[in-house]
Amino acid sequence: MESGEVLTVIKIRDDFDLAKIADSGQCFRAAEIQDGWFRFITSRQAIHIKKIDAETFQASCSAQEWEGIWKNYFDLGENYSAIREEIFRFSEKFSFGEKLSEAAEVGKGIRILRQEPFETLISFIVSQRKTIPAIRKSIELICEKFGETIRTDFGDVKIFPTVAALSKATTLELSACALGYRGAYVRDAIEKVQERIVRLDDLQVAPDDQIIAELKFIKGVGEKIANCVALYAYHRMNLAPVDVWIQRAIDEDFGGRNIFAEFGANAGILQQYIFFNKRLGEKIFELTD
DNA sequence: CACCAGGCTCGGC
DNA sequence: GCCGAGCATGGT
Repeated sequence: MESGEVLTVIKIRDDFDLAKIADSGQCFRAAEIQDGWFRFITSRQAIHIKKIDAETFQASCSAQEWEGIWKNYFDLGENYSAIREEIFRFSEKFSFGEKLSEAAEVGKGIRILRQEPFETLISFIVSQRKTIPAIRKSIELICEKFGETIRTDFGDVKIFPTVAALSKATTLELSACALGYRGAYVRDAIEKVQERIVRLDDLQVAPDDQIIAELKFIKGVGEKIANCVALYAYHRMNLAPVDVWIQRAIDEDFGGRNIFAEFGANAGILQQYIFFNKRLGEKIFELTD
């Protein structure tokens, strides 16, 4: 970190855990850069943020940028502590309720970020049949090859490329991002967004089912990926993408019952807690096995 | 070094 | 409409 940069002290009283957010699987570029400093990137901005004490953080942005950009990005207008209380009450209805309350406790601090639609769309198309480290690698390659560089006090950062920049990518250049068969899907997404066959900005105010239906018009986008984009980019908190982990939880822990639709308005964060906890359980098992 | 990965498309019932 | 094979490549 160089001297003379802008650092702002932030107070956050609600659930907020940088490490869990960065490792939650909803974003693929966030990471701990050095000793407690986490970097997040959105649009043409990067933030470096570090926890100082229970409610205090330092951030590499002005107070105005925090208020105008990052508060919204981290969804700090929402009370996640209250949502977890809602989950604890909801869990009492089920014999397997302990599984739900445990997930809400272990996942405490995760937030549903408000990410950019185009980046989220491309990222989750790339995500299919890949491990999270492999997804991160592909997304980084896309940014390195086609994204603009911005300067920060923590060094230069590549931002996610614009639609225009990616539309100029050759098939060979795209395949060099370790996309495999998904290259054709990414290409189709770029084209349909560029040609405004799919209008990502208009979907911001569209009903849920229209978001899902329009996104599924893109090759390689099915029910799960469309739901991820709807939740992580359009903040449709009532939607819960069902991937292999969530399906496993439904089968193994919830007696085959999809409890997310029943939970309603905040099913998306419940899904995130369960995804995080289920994956964590698998990691511990691997270490102790 | 097999194995499987935040799924989806396509063809066959 | 449901079901299963096939998909390219990398991380473990």
